[in-house]
Amino acid sequence: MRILRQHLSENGLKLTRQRLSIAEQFLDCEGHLSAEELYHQLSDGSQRVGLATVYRTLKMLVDAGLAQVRHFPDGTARYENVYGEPAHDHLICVECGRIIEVENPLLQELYQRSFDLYGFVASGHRLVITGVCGPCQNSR
Amino acid sequence: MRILRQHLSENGLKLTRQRLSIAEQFLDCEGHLSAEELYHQLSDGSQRVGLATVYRTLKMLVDAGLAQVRHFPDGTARYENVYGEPAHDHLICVECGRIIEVENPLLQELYQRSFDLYGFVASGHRLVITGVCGPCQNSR
DNA sequence: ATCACTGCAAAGTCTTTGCAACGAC
DNA sequence: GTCGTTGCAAAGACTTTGCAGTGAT
Repeated sequence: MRILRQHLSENGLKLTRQRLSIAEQFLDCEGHLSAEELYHQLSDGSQRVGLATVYRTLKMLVDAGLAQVRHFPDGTARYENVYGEPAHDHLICVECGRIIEVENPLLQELYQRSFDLYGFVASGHRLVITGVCGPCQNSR
Repeated sequence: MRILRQHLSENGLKLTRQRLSIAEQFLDCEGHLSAEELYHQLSDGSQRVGLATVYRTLKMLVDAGLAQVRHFPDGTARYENVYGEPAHDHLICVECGRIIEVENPLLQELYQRSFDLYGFVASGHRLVITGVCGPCQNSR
């Protein structure tokens, strides 16, 4: 929230009712929200916002460094709250669609080390592992 | 090619001129092709095919295990020739858009080991690292 | 009062689908 | 001859944009 206000004032942007609603709802949620999902969550309340505004605000949250986009295999962009969250990877079960988040600091470190070879300086990564999750293994 | 024929006959599918053109062109190419790009490459030749057919055939190549889809940050699906290719990861430069492929068997192994903990059996993975590539570092 | 923001609807992408003609087996 | 395939154009999903009115500073 602090970061958001700072980003706004630094860029001559305004803190509107809509941006506040969207940011609050978004930052409250763990996990991966699509613009559409966020839009529906907000339409329940009295503070309705347009879908276009949700898209615009999410993009702004990315600029502010509070969110990250990720394009999932279903073709939709999903946004993830990134503030204070440790880096993590995703396991996606091809049977049930479940998304599991994994933290593995060791991997993070290896990434950077191996990519140094290419003179490449990493600023972020997205790792998606597809496979079959435990529960689905068992129910086979 | 062999695999393709086998996949076709196993599933009662037919080997058409179009499928042949698309598969040849696709398997010849290294890297990441979008349906649109493949379509344009093919439209140069005498063997024109419809864009819809390119989409349908690429999907079929995925089923046959010859291709992999990947959704890139630009929102398009890109297909990658996967036959006999070692597993590899991608570095994407946020400045110039360049895509660098990296092989790192050590990482591959670590993946599986760490995800075993979750009872998760991986069948594939997509790792995308974003950052700034060597040339772009230098030109700063 | 200014200038950014919003909502809506229209436009834009990328991809899929319906359908009649076509072609591989 | 059968039944999968093709090409086209229309439809669909997701996202962006134009614009006139609205609102934060």
